[in-house]
Amino acid sequence: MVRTMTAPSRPRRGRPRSPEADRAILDATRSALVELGWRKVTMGLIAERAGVAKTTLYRRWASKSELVVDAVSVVFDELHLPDSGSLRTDIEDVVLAFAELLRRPEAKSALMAVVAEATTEPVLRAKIKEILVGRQKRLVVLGRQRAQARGELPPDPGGPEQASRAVDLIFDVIAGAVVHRSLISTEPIDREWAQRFTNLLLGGLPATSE
Amino acid sequence: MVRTMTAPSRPRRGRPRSPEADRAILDATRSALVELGWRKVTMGLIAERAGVAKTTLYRRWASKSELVVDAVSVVFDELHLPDSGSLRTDIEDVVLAFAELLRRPEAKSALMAVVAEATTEPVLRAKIKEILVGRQKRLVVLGRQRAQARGELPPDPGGPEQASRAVDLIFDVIAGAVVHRSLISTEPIDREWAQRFTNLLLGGLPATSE
DNA sequence: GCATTCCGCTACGCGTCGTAGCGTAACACC
DNA sequence: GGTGTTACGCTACGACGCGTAGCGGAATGC
Repeated sequence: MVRTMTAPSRPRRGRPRSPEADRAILDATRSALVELGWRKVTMGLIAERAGVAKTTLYRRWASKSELVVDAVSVVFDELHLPDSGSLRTDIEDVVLAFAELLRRPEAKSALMAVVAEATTEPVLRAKIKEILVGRQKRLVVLGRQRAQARGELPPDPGGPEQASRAVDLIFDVIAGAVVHRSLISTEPIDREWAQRFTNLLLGGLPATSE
Repeated sequence: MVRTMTAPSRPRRGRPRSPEADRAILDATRSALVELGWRKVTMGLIAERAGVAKTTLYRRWASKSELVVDAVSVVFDELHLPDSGSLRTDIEDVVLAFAELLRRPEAKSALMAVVAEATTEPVLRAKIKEILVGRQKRLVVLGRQRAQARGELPPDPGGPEQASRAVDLIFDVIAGAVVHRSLISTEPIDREWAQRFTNLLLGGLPATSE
């Protein structure tokens, strides 16, 4: 659990936490992940590179996993939805951008390792759901709204409940396909694949043969 | 690497490997994974439960990851494609069966942990690609053939090259969506979700609003 | 018999996580 | 400026896991 960020009101008395240490630790974590991957990154090494004591890490994060989630989350926030004017190219572009992000070792190995630990740790699960899932759904919401405004998609017939489930479904399909191809099938994602995927998503299975 | 199974010709001389030990080790690995998850399962514990020495494990598998891949692979082989007579229900059923499989802790945490390690270990990557990806694609191939025979899908226009890429795409979309929703979004997969997913897959994005 | 390979056992080196306890530094409050 | 409180760096440590080495003995093929 991140103590710094989950505590809304910082204690008033005593020496305050060093913001430089926060940044230095997160930066060191990211750069170490890029070079070494999840397994070979140790808390001791992060502390050394950040120029702080290892105990300072454990004063802020309860475990290596939770530190890594926070360090990786800012990488995922780099994802943006380009307003290309067409739903088709919007999807293609975001798929390519997401694939590009997953090529970076810091995102790749860290994401999988953290997800793995989350299968048995509820605290981590909640954190992932908030940071990696909830925060990225905005892309789907935004893309849908634009497409509906342009008349490319019909407006939502049901209430917001129905719309929310549609967003969830689309998110899992797009993110799932990209993650699965990148990290499990380990095949490259280029523009040609993105186009074929978008064809499938827009036209459905029977329309993909041409 | 699995030495037993990758060696096609066993050495003729000397004491042969005990098949009982093989089975006992794999069984112990699976049951330990169910109870404890990836992190808390140790090679020492597996050896103890299997009634063999820890060194015997290392004579067969080079690392914990590779042992776990083999132990989990048989679980994935349980997946079958029910011949329901309709592409729609074929997809729904296989989605539900796959989701059910991913509910089991042995598959869930072990799969993710192994994938995580595979991001930095080429040997593991090849193994996963063979066992978890290549072997399961048969379901897509079979389902497509049946649907084409029934006229639900058009026949392949391009050569086998094109058909193979179509299978890869569909596999990543289906498996990706199920894995993503199960393990990253951590939302339940019930028949209603499977139906909405199948709608999307068959009809495409514009057709999902009704 | 003999060579070969496997097995169980004990012990060990190595690295990592995460914690304890100390003296000291940086703040808030009066 | 003094005082209490909290963070920090440092050192050391316990616990535990992986993976290996080396032994005597057991099971096979020749």
